[in-house]
Amino acid sequence: MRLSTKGRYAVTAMLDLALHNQKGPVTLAEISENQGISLSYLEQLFAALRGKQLVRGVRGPGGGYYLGRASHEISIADIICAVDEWVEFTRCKGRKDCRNGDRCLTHDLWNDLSDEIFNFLSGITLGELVERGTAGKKDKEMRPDDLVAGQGFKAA
Amino acid sequence: MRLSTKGRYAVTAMLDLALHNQKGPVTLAEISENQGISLSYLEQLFAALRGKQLVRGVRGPGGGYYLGRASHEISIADIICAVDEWVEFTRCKGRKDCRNGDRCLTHDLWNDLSDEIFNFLSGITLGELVERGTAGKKDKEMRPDDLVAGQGFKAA
DNA sequence: ACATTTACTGAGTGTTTTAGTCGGAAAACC
DNA sequence: GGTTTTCCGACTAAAACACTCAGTAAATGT
Repeated sequence: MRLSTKGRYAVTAMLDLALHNQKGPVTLAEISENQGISLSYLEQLFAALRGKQLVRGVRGPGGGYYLGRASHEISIADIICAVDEWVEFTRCKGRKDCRNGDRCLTHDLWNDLSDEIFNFLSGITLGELVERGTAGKKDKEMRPDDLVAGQGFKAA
Repeated sequence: MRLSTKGRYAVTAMLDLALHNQKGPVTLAEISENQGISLSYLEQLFAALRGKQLVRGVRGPGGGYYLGRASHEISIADIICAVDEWVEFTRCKGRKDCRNGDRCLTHDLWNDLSDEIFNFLSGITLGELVERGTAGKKDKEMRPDDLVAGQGFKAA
């Protein structure tokens, strides 16, 4: 797993999209304006996201982007993997041709941890994040006025 | 939170150190050999780790590095934060001076997620990883011969 | 038919990060 | 004094990052 600023941009943009896409497609220009990300960079990110079917673009006036599937079916790991492609870290993955056993043990430990991080992020979906934010905001140091009043969001 | 290859190198090196440090200090040359990381790069990483008191170096022949505290007191998040310094992502952190409420909501959602990832990695210690690897290796697709036979590790 | 809007594509660019080399200095040991 | 090791700083090639620019393709409105 790999969590860089590139992945953050992608997750943030997808969150923005998930918050707004129930009222039709969202343009990259809007996301760019809302999140302070350059339009061209968003285009690159969304090219990768579209490649993994996480978003669907419609062209022409009134166009923009939809989520590729329901927000509850899109995990954070999906998004990060789409833009940040997965590179294996250890060269002796699975193989026992390491020089000594200790080295392989270290790598096994790393791989276990790596899997655990991945599974953790796979278990969090865009939909959950959005609900948690628009609903009760869990047990955070939340003041009620932190919630955006006004248009009530409906689950897609 | 930020998880780059640099952080992986640091975690891997610390795992190696945790596996070997009960029999005296471990030299960077050994870790370099075991893990295939260049000595000079390790020196840079360990300079950062030493700055955060995660390791303690002793000079001269027979010297090397010790863990700065017990392996159960060192979390993965500690290691990653030491080498990869934490940069805040959103510029409107906490402040309400965002242009519109939606933007702030998106950033709140990101910050929540970021905290969650951080807390997750804070909950995993080097000691736990080492025990899990040398003991039963949990419920993985583990064959018994994956364990390194021989010298029995004792918890520090 | 035409202009506009939007998604798409690709080339290019300055900056930062990565992962490393190199050369040396400071401490501990023989 | 010589060796071993940590420590320290400058330097570097290559990659990643974040962005600009210039365009093409499809959908819409007049």
